[in-house]
Amino acid sequence: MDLIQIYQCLCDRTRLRIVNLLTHGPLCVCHFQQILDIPQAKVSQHLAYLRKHEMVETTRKGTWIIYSLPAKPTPQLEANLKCLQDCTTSDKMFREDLTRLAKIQKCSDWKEYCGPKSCC
Amino acid sequence: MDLIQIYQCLCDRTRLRIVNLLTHGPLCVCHFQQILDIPQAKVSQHLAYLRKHEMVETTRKGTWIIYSLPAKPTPQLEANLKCLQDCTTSDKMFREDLTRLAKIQKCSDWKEYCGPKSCC
DNA sequence: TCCTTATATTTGTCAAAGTGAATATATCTC
DNA sequence: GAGATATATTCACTTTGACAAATATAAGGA
Repeated sequence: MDLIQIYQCLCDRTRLRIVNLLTHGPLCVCHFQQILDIPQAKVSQHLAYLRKHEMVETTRKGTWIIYSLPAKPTPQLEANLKCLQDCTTSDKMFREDLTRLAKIQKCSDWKEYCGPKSCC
Repeated sequence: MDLIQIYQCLCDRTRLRIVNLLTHGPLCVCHFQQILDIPQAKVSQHLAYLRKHEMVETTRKGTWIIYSLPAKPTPQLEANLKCLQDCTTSDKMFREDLTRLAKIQKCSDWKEYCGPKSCC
């Protein structure tokens, strides 16, 4: 994953919000839907883009698919993710996303990632 | 200039090379042409894109137009430019661009930015 | 004023990307 | 096996962006 690919992944509003959320830990698709409040297909398409460009990794857990940032990021990616975290703290939209994330994480079955009929 | 605009400016190879060069100081159009070895129109178009997105500023000096990074960058831009500099040092293409830049800067009338019939 | 040089803009074309709607796939539960 | 749920993919459409070729503008010098 080279530098240009990193910037390409981050140059869309929806993807930037997704990656910002992921810097705080893995998430499944339903969480993105909830937090970003956008159609399922759109979330899925952008996640596909990120996957194709090696910005995210996935694991399956039953019906749910968990997305996370690369376990072994390149130095360039690591540097940019750190920079991103610094930059988003001063932005209202990103802060609000993280607030919504925190609210969901308080949910009792959070560790299960949306168990059946869960709070999600 | 918000975060997304920054990434949009950096997500094209040519623009990334231009910005990388500019982190080492102002340059005029003819230098980009020389160093990047691409058509004049292409350079000009990408510079126009960067100008439109407030990534660069210009001053005129006779026939030459000098491009530079914003004198008063936002914290987000500043952070990303620093990150960019870190990331490009490990990349062959960017290093070669800087080598070519250094060669041009050794030119006797460098301080004049391409005087008439100059080495450029 | 005419010519030259440096730079910018316009135009047409093509590929990539963003999006909503619809459909497909995969897993779980009954 | 038949729903139900979570997620992915396809399709059609529109927008944006990259590029080359041609043309335009602006400043300097003869």
